Amino acid sequence: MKIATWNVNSLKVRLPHVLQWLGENPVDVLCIQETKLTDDKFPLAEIKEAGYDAVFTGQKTYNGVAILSRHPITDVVRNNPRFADEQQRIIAATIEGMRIVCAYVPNGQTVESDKYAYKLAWLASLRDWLEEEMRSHAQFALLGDYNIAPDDRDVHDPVAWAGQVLCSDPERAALQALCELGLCDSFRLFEQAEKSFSWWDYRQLAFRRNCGLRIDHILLSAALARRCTACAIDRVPRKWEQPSDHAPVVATLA
DNA sequence: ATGGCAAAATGTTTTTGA
Repeated sequence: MKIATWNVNSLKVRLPHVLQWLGENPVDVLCIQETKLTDDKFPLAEIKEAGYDAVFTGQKTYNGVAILSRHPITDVVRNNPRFADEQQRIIAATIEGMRIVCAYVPNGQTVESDKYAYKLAWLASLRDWLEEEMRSHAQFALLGDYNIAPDDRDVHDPVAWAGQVLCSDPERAALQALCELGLCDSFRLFEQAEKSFSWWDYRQLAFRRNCGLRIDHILLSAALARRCTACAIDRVPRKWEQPSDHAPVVATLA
């Protein structure tokens, strides 16, 4: 069983990338962020053709999330019921006995901005909701674009990024609060190469220079962590023509 | 000098992302 997450930065533009990647990496579940598509525009037929069902919730221009699965999808919940929000950033579903939550955490823009305050409030409410959800779902996974680099080793230039959005202490504390619910960062269950990142700026040849951040994560409950045998970032599609700025992250479960 | 690149709507320019 493989579960994955990928911020595609427009599913309209990136549908060929997603279909090619799934062809080469037939994961069981793929959580997608930043579809930037209203639900009437979601390419369900093409995805079904590739052997996947999908559930999704989107909006025009911004945000939008989806879960693709080779297995039946049940008990779909869109958004955090505790957090009234126009922005479509969360979709949850049960697949093969696992509760899967796909999240696109707000970016925050800068630590001074209202968007940063929104990000922290959004994360606090997510934590409260998941605390309740995890009581009834032992096999629990939170996958997505967290827009948080958990540690300095997840940052290409920790000095330049110190205190900045995506790396600030309050954001890292909010991520830690999620972990304290009993979730662990599947990537760090295993030995990994230094300077492993999941996002690289489009500018300044950042990918070629490996100037990136690790901000896309798969957090697993103890029951799923026990089943996890690998977690890896797939840099290959970041090298393709017209790529997303994010790379997929894949966790393997026994 | 706070730039660059990419996507999408607000569209030959602006807003946002990370």
